[in-house]
Amino acid sequence: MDDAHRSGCPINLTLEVVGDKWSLLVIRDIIFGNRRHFRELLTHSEERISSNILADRLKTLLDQGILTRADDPTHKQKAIYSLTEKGIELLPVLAQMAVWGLKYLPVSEELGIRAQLLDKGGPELWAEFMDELRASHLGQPRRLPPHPDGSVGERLQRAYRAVLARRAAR
Amino acid sequence: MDDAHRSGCPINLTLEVVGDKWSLLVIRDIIFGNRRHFRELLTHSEERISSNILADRLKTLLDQGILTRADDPTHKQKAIYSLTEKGIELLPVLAQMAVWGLKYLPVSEELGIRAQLLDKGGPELWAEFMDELRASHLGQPRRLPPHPDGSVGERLQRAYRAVLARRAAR
DNA sequence: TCCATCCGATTGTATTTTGCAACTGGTTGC
DNA sequence: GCAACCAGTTGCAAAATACAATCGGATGGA
Repeated sequence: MDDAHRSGCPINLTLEVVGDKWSLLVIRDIIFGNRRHFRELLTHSEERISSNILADRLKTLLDQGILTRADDPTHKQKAIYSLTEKGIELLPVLAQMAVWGLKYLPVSEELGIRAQLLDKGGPELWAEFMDELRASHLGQPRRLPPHPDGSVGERLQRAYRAVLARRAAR
Repeated sequence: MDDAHRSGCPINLTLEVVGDKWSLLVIRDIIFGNRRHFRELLTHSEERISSNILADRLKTLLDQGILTRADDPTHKQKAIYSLTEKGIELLPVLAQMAVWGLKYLPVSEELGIRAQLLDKGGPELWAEFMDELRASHLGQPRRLPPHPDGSVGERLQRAYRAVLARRAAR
């Protein structure tokens, strides 16, 4: 995987690593959905990833140093997947894709709300979110002060649920 | 193409449009390499795209409203491909991918220099570049004042050639 | 006028990647 | 003891990609 690159262009190299239809969705679910186990990624996937594809993508993301895998002490068969710093720093890429998709593609109301917040919050909000991810995935102490309204992850989740509730009420 | 989406998530929808190994490279060459014709995209491609793939990608990018195609008045067989606003706004996505690739992947010196400048310049530089692209692809008047050192496109190109010259001198 | 070269593709075929469903060996909690 | 859960694996079909050759027409120079 590390040899025989098509070119040394940073965009090309990035596409060689995450330029398929699934890798970034897996990372999205880990970041925004807080999925840490194989089953969670498999069954809570909006897009219904199949298990062989998921297994393959997790393997290459591990090989690439974007994720790490650890045993779950509560269950001998469970594995916990965590983001590395390299994985956490894919958040701006995902955020830009979300902003672009929100503007130009037929995004559903409930799934668009997060993109709206990411757009409105901009790079500062992304940095705050990455700070949280470093705490939850790498065990690093928080560098930024906690926000009075809760973590970015919580705020995004809350906004998502609020849209769902509003929709159900109609 | 517009129906049967896997989900209404903006990231997923974006990946459905440009989440393959070639589409963003074509857009990269149009933006950063100023390629406007089929042959230019085909033969100046670092990654040696094959002609059927290029033809297919150009077709879907046209269908998606990311590019437009016009006849070249200087040659009856030539076609000029131009970015739409939708296409121009993919620049931040490409820039973030370039920044990430530069930091974490084995980028070559000559091709990394542009990513360095995009990283250093940040969103303001990207906005300046997008302003230039709106002028050259959409015929819009420039909103931002011209930079004394030349356009962003020129500065990136100049930096690239400077690295090549420095390398050749060694 | 002839002819090499260029133009945006298309065609055919081989290889690789993806998608789907069923299944595996083992663990856990009731 | 047994159903549900765990992280995957296997086999096969379908689709995407890669590669090389080729197409009909346009152009520019001799």
